[in-house]
Amino acid sequence: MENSDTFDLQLFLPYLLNQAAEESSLSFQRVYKDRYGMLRTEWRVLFHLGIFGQMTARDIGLRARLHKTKISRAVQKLADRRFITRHRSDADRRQELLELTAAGRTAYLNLRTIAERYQADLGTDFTKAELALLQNMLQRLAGKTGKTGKAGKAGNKQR
Amino acid sequence: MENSDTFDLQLFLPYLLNQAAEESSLSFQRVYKDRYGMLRTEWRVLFHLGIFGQMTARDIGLRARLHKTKISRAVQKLADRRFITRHRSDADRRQELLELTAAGRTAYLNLRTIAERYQADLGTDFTKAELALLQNMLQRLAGKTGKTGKAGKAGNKQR
DNA sequence: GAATAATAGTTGTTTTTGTAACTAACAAGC
DNA sequence: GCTTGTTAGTTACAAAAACAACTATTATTC
Repeated sequence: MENSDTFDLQLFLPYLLNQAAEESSLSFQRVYKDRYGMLRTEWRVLFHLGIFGQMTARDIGLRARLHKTKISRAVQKLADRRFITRHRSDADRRQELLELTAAGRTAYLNLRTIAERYQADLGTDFTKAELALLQNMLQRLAGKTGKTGKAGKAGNKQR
Repeated sequence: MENSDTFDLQLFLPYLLNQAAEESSLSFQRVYKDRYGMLRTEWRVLFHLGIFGQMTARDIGLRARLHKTKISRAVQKLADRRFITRHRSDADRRQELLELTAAGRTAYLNLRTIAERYQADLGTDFTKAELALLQNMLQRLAGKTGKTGKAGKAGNKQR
């Protein structure tokens, strides 16, 4: 014997979450990647601007928990493709105000429709209550520093 | 007006899952990275060998859904660090039989203990029933090709 | 049993990420 | 108002991931 190990990797959350995340990201990834040549950070930036309107890179970083270099690069690419415009802020000339162009908005709306369809399709596999609980638990897991709810030490130390 | 967008990114599963996965991976990553200098693929390979005993790279790839090049490199590093041994199979001399060394087993047991502690700590935030449901849903989400439950087309096309 | 295809695993090259160091602008303290 | 410290964002370099092409071996087919 000596090798009847009973640890169930499939239930270990850091592992299981990654598997689920990768799998669920796949179909959506094919769209933003194949159709728009976007990277993950890029669609995220696009969505933030689509949802919240004008933002700075910093704002996006705080909301999406993305490192500023990732955002900087995503912003460059999105600007190259004329999906966003960048204007230096008058109030603080270090900052840049980012905004979707018409083309960017179109891409966003297009992707958003697909995202909504994805979410709706989940209704086939899960009940509304299940889904709500899942989302709630995931948000708790994702929520920085867990139970305290605080945003954890500020700074701009993201991943 | 014209910009009252109501799409809730925080509830979009491919996004939310990634956030939760990243966050939950963090504390465990610090251990295998800082203490053992391992990469994600490396601890996964280590765990598979710890749990299932002797396996080939191919077996691991199928179980963990990892691309063979990733495994190949993880195996090299683990062998360099004397955590695993590799023996060419007599039955099929293309294959290599991988196994933990004593040192590898020690590292595995050590990490497993930490993983178990992590899981146990989740009991603080979630009830047993909640956790079971979460795991069940995540497995359904992770399960290839969703609702059919089938393993989806074999091949060795992983990520 | 030779030719063709398929598989296990490796290696090389290109993308993408992570990290640290940098520039420019602002803020505070004195 | 000048020195010191912060912050927004970029750039350069190192580490890791993705992808394609390769070698060696086994399986298939005629």
